[in-house]
Amino acid sequence: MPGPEDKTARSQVRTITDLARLAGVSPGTVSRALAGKSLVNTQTREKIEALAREHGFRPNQMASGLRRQKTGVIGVVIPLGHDTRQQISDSFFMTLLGFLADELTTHGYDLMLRRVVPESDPDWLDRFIGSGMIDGVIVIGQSDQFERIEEVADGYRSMVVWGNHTEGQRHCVVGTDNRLGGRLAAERLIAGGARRLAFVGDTGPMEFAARFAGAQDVAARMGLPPVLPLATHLSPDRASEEIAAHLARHGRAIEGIFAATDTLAALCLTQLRALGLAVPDDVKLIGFDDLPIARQTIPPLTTVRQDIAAGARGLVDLLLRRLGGETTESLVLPPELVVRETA
Amino acid sequence: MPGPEDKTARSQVRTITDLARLAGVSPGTVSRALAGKSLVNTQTREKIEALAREHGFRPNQMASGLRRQKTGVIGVVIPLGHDTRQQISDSFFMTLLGFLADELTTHGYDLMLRRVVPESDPDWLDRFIGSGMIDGVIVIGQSDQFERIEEVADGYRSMVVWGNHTEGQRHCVVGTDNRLGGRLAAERLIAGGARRLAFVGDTGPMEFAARFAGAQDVAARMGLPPVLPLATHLSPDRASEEIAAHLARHGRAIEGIFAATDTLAALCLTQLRALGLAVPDDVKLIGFDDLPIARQTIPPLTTVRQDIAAGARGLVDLLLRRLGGETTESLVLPPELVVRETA
DNA sequence: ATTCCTGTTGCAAACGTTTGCAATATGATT
DNA sequence: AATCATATTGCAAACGTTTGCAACAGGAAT
Repeated sequence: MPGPEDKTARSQVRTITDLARLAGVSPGTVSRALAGKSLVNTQTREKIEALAREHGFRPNQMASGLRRQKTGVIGVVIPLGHDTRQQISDSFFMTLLGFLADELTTHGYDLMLRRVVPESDPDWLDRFIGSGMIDGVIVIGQSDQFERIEEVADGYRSMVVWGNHTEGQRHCVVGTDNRLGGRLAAERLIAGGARRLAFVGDTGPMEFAARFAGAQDVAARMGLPPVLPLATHLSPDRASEEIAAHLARHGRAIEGIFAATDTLAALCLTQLRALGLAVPDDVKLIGFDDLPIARQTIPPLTTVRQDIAAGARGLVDLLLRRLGGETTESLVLPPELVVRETA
Repeated sequence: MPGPEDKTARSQVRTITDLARLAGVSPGTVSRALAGKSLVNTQTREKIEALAREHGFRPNQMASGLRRQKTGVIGVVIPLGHDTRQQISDSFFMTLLGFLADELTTHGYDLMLRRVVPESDPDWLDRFIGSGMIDGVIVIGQSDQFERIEEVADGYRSMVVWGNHTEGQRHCVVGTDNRLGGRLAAERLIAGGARRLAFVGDTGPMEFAARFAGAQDVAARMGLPPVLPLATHLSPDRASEEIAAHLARHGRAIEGIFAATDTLAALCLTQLRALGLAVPDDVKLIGFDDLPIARQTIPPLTTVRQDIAAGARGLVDLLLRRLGGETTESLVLPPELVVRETA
C-alpha cells in the first residue's frame, strides 16, 4: 500500500516544525510530546505520535545534542601501542568491545569507536573528549599511556579505563587482578612439579607486567629461580617465530610456561609439539583470558579466566555513575584458575 | 609550567566566540582560519592557530555537524539474527570491524557502532539512518534482513552492505564469492578421494547458503551423492555438541567435511579426534575464512580464504563514492583455497 | 463577578558553528 | 584624483531542537 505519494509525504516531514504544522500545534509542543514530557495533553500527544509514526519522523540527534549539551554517545577508544597492527584484532579486546556494545545499548547509549596511535598523535585523548561528540569515554587498555590518562583524569571526570590498577592512581579503572592471576598460574605450575618457569609475552604493557610480577612473587616466595621472561610481540605471526627461537634456546631447561594470553599459549603448544616436548608431561603450560580458543587446543588449555562480561558491565556502570556526578572507586575483578589439561 | 591559572585559562575558551574575542577578530574569521580556508590572512591564521593550540580549543562537532548537515561519522551496524549472542564476538566480523575502523579513520571519518536485534526492533535500519547522526551506513551481514535492506536501499543511497551478492539485488554489496568458495572446497575434497560429503553449519544465512550451494554444484556435476547438510548454531558451545551428535550418527559414512567457518572446522577436528577418526586420512576437512585459528589447529586447517582487509577497503571505498554522488556496482571478491594439512 | 488555580500551549531565545553577502582597506590602474 | 580590482574581515542568518517564561482557557473557590 505504500505508493509513491506516500514516499513524497514522508520526505516532506524532516523537522519537528514540519510535523508541528501538520498537527496544527507549535514546535515546542511536538518536542515535548515526542520526549514524553508530562505537560502535554493526552489527545495532542497521541495525535502527534501517530503523525510521527506515519511519516517515519525522528528528531535530529545533532540538533538535540547541541541544545541539550549531551549526545547520548559514549566514546570507546583503543590506544594502539608500538605493536600497532595487532591489538584491535586481539580477541580479548574485541570480545570486550562486543559486550560493551551490548551494555551501552541496554542503557540507551550509542557507541563511537576510535582507534588511535598515541605515538603519532599525542593529543589523542583530549581530541576525542574535546570533540563535543561524546558524553563520556571508555579507554580500552592503558597501553603505554598511563601518564597521559592520569593527566586527563585530573580535569575530566567522565572517563573509565580498562586496565591494571596501580596503588594511588587517579583515574578510575576496571580490570582483572592481574598480579593475583599471575600468582594463581605460577602456583599451579609449581604444584605440578615445575621448578624452572618462563613467562612468554611482552612485559611492557602494565597488565602483562603485573601478571609477570605475580608469577615472580610466587617463585621468590618458594625459593625457586626467577621466572625467565621470554619477550614476544602480540601478533600471532611474529610471536610464532619468536617463541620458536626462545624455546630452541631454553626449551629443555624450562618446566613450566606461563603465557601472557591464551593466544600466545596456543602458539607455545604448537611450538612445543614441534620440538617433541609433551604437554603437560615434559612442560606445563598455562594461558590467560580463557578465550574460546582455550577449549579448542589439544590438549585444552589450563588458563586464568577473566570475566569479560563482568568487566564490560563494570565499565559501563561506573561510567554512568560518573556521568551522574558520583565519584567512583576503581573496580578490581578476581581472576579464576580454570584447570584443563596443560597444567 | 602549567599551573592552576593555566587550567582556568583553558576552561575559559569553550567556543569559537571565546577564541575570537581573545584574538580580536570575529567568530567567522576564527571558523575560517581553523577550517583552513584560503581567504584568511596568513598572520591572522597563525595567531588564531597558536591561541587554539595554547588553550586546547577544538570546535564543537555537534554544532558544526548541525550547520554543515554532515557529521563525519559513518554508522556500522551489525544485525543479529536468531543466534543472538554469538555473532558479534564472531571472529570474522570482529576482524572486519577492526579493518573498517582503520580504513574509516584513514579517510577522516569516525565510526559509530550499533548492534541491533531486528526481531525485536523491525525499524532498526531506518532508525539509525534517520537519527541524523551519521553520514552513511555500513551494514555488516545481511542476516535474515535481505528484504528490509532492499527496501531501504530504494530510498537511501549512502549505504553499503557486507554480504552475499544475489543477481538483480538493489543494494550495493561487498563480499566474497561464497558459491565459488564452496566449489573450491568441494573440488579439493573430491580430488583427495572423498565421495560422500557433508556441510557443517547453518544454511539459513545467505552467505552460508551460497557456500553450501557451491559444494552442491560440484557434487552434482561429478555425479556424487548430494552433500549432506549438518545444521549447527554458530556459537562454539552449542555447535560443539551438535557436531558431536551429527558425527556420532553419520561419522563413518562421511569422507569429506566442508565447514561453514574455520571456527566450526576447528570444532569438527576436535570431535573427529574424539571419535578416533584421523584427519585427513579417514576424513578430509576444509574450513572457510582463514582466520588465525586455521594455522593453529593440529593439523593446520585447509581452508577457503576471504580477504578481509580488501573487503574493508572495498566497503569504505564504495561508501565514500556513494556519498560523493556516484552510483556504484557491487564488489565481489574472489576466494582463495589455502591448502594446509586437513585436505 | 472576581480571583486564583491547574493544565496546556505558544513564543522566542538559546546551543556553537558555518557561510553568503556586504563592508572595508589596500594598492593598482586610469 | 578618481576608479577599480583584490584581499580580508565582519554581520547575521541559518542548521533543528529544547525549554524558561508568559499567555491562555476553563473551572473552582470566594
